[in-house]
Amino acid sequence: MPGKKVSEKTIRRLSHYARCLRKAGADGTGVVTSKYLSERCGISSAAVRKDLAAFGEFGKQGSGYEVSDLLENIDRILGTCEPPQVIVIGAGNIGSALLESGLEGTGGYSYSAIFDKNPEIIGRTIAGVTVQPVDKLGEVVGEQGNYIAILTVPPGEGQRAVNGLVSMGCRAILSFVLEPLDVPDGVVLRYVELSTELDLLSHSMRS
Amino acid sequence: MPGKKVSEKTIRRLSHYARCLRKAGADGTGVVTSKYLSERCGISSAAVRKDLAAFGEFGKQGSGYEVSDLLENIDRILGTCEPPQVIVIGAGNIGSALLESGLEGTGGYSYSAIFDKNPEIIGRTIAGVTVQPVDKLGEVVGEQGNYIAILTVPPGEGQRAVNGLVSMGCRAILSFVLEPLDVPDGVVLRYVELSTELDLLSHSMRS
DNA sequence: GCGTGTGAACCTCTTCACAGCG
DNA sequence: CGCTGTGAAGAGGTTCACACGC
Repeated sequence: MPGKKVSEKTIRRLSHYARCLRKAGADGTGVVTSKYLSERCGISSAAVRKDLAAFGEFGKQGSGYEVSDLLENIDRILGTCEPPQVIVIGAGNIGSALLESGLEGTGGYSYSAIFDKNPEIIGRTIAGVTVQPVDKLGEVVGEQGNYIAILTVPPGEGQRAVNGLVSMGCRAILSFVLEPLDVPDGVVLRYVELSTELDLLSHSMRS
Repeated sequence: MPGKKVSEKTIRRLSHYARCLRKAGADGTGVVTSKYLSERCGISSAAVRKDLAAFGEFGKQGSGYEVSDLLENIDRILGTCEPPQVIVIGAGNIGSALLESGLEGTGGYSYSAIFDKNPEIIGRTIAGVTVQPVDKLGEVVGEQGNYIAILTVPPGEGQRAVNGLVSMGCRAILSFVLEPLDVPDGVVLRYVELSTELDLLSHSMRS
């Protein structure tokens, strides 16, 4: 389904709806309204309806949205019906901690591999996953590129790691590295910038 | 300086400018233009000028912005001229990894304490910082509330931890916990949601 | 009556283009 | 002449309010 022109903000909210729906489903709730979702996600109910209506007519007027049905649709939109594999590049502090923390509570993701270039670390097992050398990347994930790489390499090694990933066909990267990285068109790159989050909090404290 | 009505987006970009300026300063660059910042931060030069002009006239027409001068001003806006302390609540995988990774490359932040409720963990030293019991929070940080708390407690314990922090005067929280949390007015709460980032990447891969 | 889906109004943020200063 | 600062135009997203279907 190409050519959808929905904003990142909408997708971000869909992710929240999905999380909320999984919880509702686990609690035995069968049907929810836009107001239900709006209160739990901190969004106006009109926004919830707009977001959902952008992809089809999922609701039943007068009652609301069937939880399992809506969740299935959102999963299809996000691609989490068959979630991509998640691999970690860099088995340092953060990389190891991510694997040990797991991905419970997410849309079905799980870590399938972790890589490092340090010979002392290669071969260790972290949360049941063996650390592999980075040049084994191709063998492990294949070339279909249907996976997400989380980047947790040391400062200064980000771009080199990205280049390696891209050359192996990777198309989605989440970087914890505090450096601006370049990727070619067709590869999506996002950042988790602790530094910026702290700046935002620091600023808001003096307002 | 109260009552400034600037958007979160602007503040987020200021954080990027600051990082870019620190690097420029370290490289010996004395003056930069809005185009310089725009290229390195992936923003239009007009946006850069608008962002900066919102707080005063920092630039010199015909030449640009003096690096040290501009950085000083941004630091003052963000509050990073005297950065608040950063404490970590929860000495599990992520909390420990954050301390061990440190805060190099940020606007001068550093971790000043880490807390946990598990007696087996209390007393250990992580990156030179001793894990304290959570009820020692008041003694350690005082009651002025001028610090940022990073929340890395296990799922299900988020709200309890937040309540404790708030009751001790904490006014800024960055949560790694995948739960919606409630805070009273006057307390700022932000999330790092790995799950949502993965959803965004997953979605963009199928477009 | 209740709640969705949706055009219209509203608001915010971005981009454009240029005046003005060094 | 170069680059900042800024009104004006444009784009995008949110809220409002109501028609329609259950």
